[in-house]
Amino acid sequence: MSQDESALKSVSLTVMKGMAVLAAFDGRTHSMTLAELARATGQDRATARRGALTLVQLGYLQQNGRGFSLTPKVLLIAGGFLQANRFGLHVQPVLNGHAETLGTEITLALREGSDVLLLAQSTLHHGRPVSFGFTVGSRLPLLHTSLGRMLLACEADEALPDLISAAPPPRYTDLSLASPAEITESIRQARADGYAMTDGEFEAGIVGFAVPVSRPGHRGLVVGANVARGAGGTDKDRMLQTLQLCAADLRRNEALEAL
Amino acid sequence: MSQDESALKSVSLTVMKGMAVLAAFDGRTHSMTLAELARATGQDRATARRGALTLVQLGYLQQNGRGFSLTPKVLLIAGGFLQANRFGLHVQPVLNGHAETLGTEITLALREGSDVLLLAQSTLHHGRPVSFGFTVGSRLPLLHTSLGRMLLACEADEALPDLISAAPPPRYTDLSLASPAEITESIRQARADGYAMTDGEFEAGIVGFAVPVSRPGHRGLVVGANVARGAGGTDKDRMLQTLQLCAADLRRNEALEAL
DNA sequence: GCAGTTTGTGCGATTATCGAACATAAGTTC
DNA sequence: GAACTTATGTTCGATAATCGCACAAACTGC
Repeated sequence: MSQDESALKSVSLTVMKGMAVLAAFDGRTHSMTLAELARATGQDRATARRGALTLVQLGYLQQNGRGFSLTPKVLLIAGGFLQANRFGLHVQPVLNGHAETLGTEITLALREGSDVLLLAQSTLHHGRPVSFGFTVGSRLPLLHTSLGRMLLACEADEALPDLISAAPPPRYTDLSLASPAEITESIRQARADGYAMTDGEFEAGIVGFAVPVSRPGHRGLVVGANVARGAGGTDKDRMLQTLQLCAADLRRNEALEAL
Repeated sequence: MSQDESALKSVSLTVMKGMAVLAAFDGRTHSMTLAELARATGQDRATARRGALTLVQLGYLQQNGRGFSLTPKVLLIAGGFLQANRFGLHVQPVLNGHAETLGTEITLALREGSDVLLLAQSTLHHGRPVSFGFTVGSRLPLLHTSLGRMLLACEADEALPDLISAAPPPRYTDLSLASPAEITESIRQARADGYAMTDGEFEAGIVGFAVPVSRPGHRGLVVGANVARGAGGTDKDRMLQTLQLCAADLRRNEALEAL
């Protein structure tokens, strides 16, 4: 029996079902009914209901009439990770410092499946927020964001076709690249340049930049920032330079060692 | 059959066990062995192992030799909550704005069981970090922090003795209040004053302030800030005023409606 | 009020889970 | 290196927990 087979034999199907219920609350809607939950998880209605009621009992979900929604207690799970890795001490101040230099928010992200996963973010107080209100734990599209493009550029060539087809490209704006060939070319370009830039592909009027945190032998990790097009002030070279300094500061950051 | 009994009958014991494994990774240690995990959860070793291997299979845990640790994927669970409630749009900018006024970081928190749970924290760059590196999802002590004291002041009188005894007071510094009577008195004082202040009780040399977000009929919610003692600059009245303005701005915040 | 949809519940078949016992591996001390 | 201790991996059968079906109750929209 190989290690994979042994691992599969030791997997608890019921725990998986419970986690699937929890993961179905992915932030797209405020709450879900049992029928929606059963559809989202593909589980029998009665099974999904039992999973949900268990999570209610544990305090991770609350029930309001027919709707179920996550409670703040789920933040503890993320806190377990963030605290164990000392993000608050070692990552957040780095992002905060460079974001102040740059005058716009900075985001640290990696690839999780077919999405960009936001690990940390420094947001500033300015009259007009640049982003959609993303937070730690937010998913962004892999294909049409600068973060995602840069993350794809960190992948091995042979992995790209599958990643690109697994993340079918809905077009967010008229400017979003449509064909896998175009996307592949822009990934190649990002790799050659050492940075990725997208212009209005995900959010109209928003220019995104991303650079890699160079860590050979580790999972791809990137930092990025956005500006509103035409905002002036911060030019491309200065932005890239600051992002690269930030990436350099994160290079041997102990909080990121385990990623 | 009452609603409680019906809920208990529909609870999945196996899902509970799997969640207990996940919750055992509470950030206190970087990783845990199976033996530690079995002890932490009180489960039979083989059961804890199956739970852990299931979570590894799902991507929420990783195994490194004998140690298991959380992966960044757990941030998605928190992201589900933060996104569903629009924290990034509606809460973060409020905290950041007032933190800029105040010149120190501001924290939003509520009570979760016997702990303070950090919901959000401003991300501005201040010259000197005041805190221990707390993050979203961090737990703080209920009894010896200004946040915790203010949260206790939001509780009904008859609930206080149980809450105080459930959170046995380790003393963090020489200045930490030791006896339940002293703690109760300071909670009473916080209630009368409309703010809580602690001086060196949790972190030596750190003065903490907290004020409630007034929301009758809702769970207690507080905002707080810390200063290093002797730092000058920011006086007490100005700090309290800013915290109170921040609390007022959060009073009818739609992101916090469901709490 | 009616039709359609959703939720709650009971029940028994059966499947998944459990933990004991044993084997193997790793770590510590001398 | 040997002996001891601790930890991990595996197998297996008893059985407890889970499952999903069917029905009842509740809700929603016209």
